[in-house]
Amino acid sequence: MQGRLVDFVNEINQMEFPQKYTLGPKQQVDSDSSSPNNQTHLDVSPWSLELENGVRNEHLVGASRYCSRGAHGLSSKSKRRRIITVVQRQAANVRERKRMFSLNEAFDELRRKVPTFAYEKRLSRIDTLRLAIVYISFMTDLLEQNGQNSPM
DNA sequence: TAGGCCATCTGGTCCT
DNA sequence: AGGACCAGATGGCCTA
Repeated sequence: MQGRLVDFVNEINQMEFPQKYTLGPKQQVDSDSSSPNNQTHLDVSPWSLELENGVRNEHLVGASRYCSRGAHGLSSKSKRRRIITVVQRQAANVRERKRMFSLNEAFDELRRKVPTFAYEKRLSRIDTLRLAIVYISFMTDLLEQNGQNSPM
């Protein structure tokens, strides 16, 4: 069993995924440093203080209505449009950051579960998913084989 | 410099 | 009404 797992890991380390499974030395953008924001956007902790301290962005003003424009803007066929205040928008941003943080925590946990040898660098999220799929398939096959071989 | 990866913002939609 | 979830856009960082 152990040996087969080692073989498996060697195998996946050499296999090529459809779209160039190279995982070059990608520096950890954040994560391992345990801080979700590697400074770029916020210099505060992930999110916690923001709600308590209220609004962060200076350029946003008080409780004015938050009128959207945004990437997809407002195509003429938007149905009901929810009007939210700046404070509400910022609260939603905080929640979204928190949600993404927990998502990344789950990815980190998954990273620790999948076997790797050669990856000195941290797996990207997409590679983690792909590797997990391969790994689960492998283990499933292994179980089935053992079930067939082992005497009842 | 291009491309990959990521964090964040944002608006739409669904659900409670 | 408000939160969760999702996807698109944007910009920064890093490596080849």
